[in-house]
Amino acid sequence: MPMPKAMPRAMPDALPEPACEPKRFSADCPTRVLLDQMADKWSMMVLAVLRDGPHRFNAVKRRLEGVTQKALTQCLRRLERNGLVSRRVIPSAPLGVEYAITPLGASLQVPFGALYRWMVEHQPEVDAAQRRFDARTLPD
Amino acid sequence: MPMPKAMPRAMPDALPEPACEPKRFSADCPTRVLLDQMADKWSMMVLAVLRDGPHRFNAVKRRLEGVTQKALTQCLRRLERNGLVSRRVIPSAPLGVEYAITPLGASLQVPFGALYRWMVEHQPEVDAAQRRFDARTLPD
DNA sequence: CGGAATCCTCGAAGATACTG
DNA sequence: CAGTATCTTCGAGGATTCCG
Repeated sequence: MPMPKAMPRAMPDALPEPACEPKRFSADCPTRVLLDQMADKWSMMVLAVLRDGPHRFNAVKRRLEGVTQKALTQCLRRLERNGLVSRRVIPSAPLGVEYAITPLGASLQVPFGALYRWMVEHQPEVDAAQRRFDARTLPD
Repeated sequence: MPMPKAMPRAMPDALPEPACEPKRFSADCPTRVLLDQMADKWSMMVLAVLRDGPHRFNAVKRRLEGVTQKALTQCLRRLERNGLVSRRVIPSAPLGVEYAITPLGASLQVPFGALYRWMVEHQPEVDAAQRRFDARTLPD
C-alpha cells in the first residue's frame, strides 16, 4: 500500500493575516493535509463516533450508513497516519481491532466545533444562495 | 453547465453533542456542502485573496501559483453558488469581471481562523505521526 | 472478524482550441 | 479579458472475492 505517493511538503504560505502585497499562494500548502482529511466523506463522522469511546471496526461501520468496507478502511488508515486515531489489535478468538480517538484527534474537535456551528447557523443562507444561483442559471 | 446534479439534501444529522445511542450517520449531511467547498484545492486561497478587496479574474489567477483557468472558473462558480463570493460584470472596453467576498464569506473566516490556527499549531505532531506511521509500514 | 487483492467504471483534472 | 467547448487521460470508488 504505497499511500504516501505525492504528499506535498512545501511552501509554508497560507493565509495568516491580511496580506496586502501581491503574495502568491501555492496548492501544496502543508495545511492541505488536514483540509484533505476533513474533505473525506467519512472522516468527521468517524471522529464523532469514536468520541463515544473506542469501537471495533464493524461497530464503526454499523453506525455509518452506506459506507463500504474499503472506504472505511482507507479513512481509518488516513486518520491513523495523521495521528488522529489509534489502532489496537486484540488477539482474541476470532480476531479483533479496536479504534480510539487520540488526544490530538480530540483537540481537533474544538476548532471543528466552531466550524460546525457556523455551518449549522448559516446553512439557510447558503441554501438560499444556491437556490437563487440555480434559478438564474438553469431555467434559461 | 448542469452543476447541481446530485446535490444531497437530507438527514440533518451530523455531530452536535456526544451522542451515546447507536445513532447512525449518513454521508449526505447538509454540512457536506461546506466541507466539500473547503476541500477544494483553491477555495480557501481565493477567499484569502479576496480579503484584500475585489479582484478581476486574472488578478486572482496571478496570485494563485499553478492554477488553471478551468479550475479557477469552477472554483469561483462554486463559491458564488454558495453565496461566499459575488460576481460583477464591468461593461468596459475589453470586458471585465470583478469578484468580491460577500458578508457571508467574510463571516466564514472567523471559524476558519480557529481551524487554521489548529493546523499550524499541531502540524508538527501530525507530521511526526505520519513519519512514525510510514516508518512502521513501508520499510518492512 | 478485519481486512487485502482484483477488476471495472465513471467522472474529474489537464491540455488545447475557439469565442463574445 | 474571461470564459466555453471538446478530447483524453488517469485514478478514486464500488462490487466482488479471497485470506489470517
